Amino acid sequence: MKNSTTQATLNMWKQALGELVRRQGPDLSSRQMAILLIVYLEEPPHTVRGLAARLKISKPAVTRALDTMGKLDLLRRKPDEKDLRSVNIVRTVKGSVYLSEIADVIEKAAWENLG
Amino acid sequence: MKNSTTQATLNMWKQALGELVRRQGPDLSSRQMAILLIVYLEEPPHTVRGLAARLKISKPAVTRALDTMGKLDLLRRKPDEKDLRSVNIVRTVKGSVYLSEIADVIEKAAWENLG
DNA sequence: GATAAATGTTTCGATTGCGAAATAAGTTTG
DNA sequence: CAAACTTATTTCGCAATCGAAACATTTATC
Repeated sequence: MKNSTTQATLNMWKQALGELVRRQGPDLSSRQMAILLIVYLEEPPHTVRGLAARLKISKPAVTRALDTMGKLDLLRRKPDEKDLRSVNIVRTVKGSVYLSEIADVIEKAAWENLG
Repeated sequence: MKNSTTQATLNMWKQALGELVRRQGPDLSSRQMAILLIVYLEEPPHTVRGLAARLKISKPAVTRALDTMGKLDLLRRKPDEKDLRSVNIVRTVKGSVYLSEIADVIEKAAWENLG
């Protein structure tokens, strides 16, 4: 088929994704998850406009993702005090815990497949 | 924050997911992607019932995912000749190509983060 | 200080997805 | 062969999401 690295890579992804689906935790889309990861792994500040540009998606799409993940308390909107038009997206405890769990799942899959 | 392996793992996931979102290819959900990967990486035959059990999701959810990915020609239904109640899910050329591309993206992200 | 630009949200109409229950079609059991 | 079971799909009502355009608010420009 393909080379063995490719095979192992896809197996890793399959295993991690499969486990995440089976867990039936909050069912985030790829977009939502990508936003969440950027907010938690990259330097603040994070704005709607910035995230939209970063992922090449529309601003309303970001707004909706923030609504959904905000309800789940995975992140939070914090009005920017310098520029009242702008909103900063910040982390929450619950979001940190959630990402730690995700990391465990992926890490295990990576370990088993990529050695 | 957390240990550096966890950090690297999440960075890898972030990078891969970010790239997949930016590509604006077919926007598959986690469920759909998980199904696709199982079909391509595990031994046939694959049935609706089997996939549902494997991922702990409902059969209608699998049917819908197959509808969507079938329209995209990422996989195909093939009636089982031994048991006419059953349907086998089989691979397509387009699906193989698509997964190869996905693998490239993930592989690159893994290489850059997990060394 | 009026006008233009920037930021984020809301509205619009449409599509897609969900679980649960009902259904259609085929097979097994007694 | 009839009843029970199995497999997959369809239906139902509902919730989430989409892009595009319109909107409200705030800031920058002239």
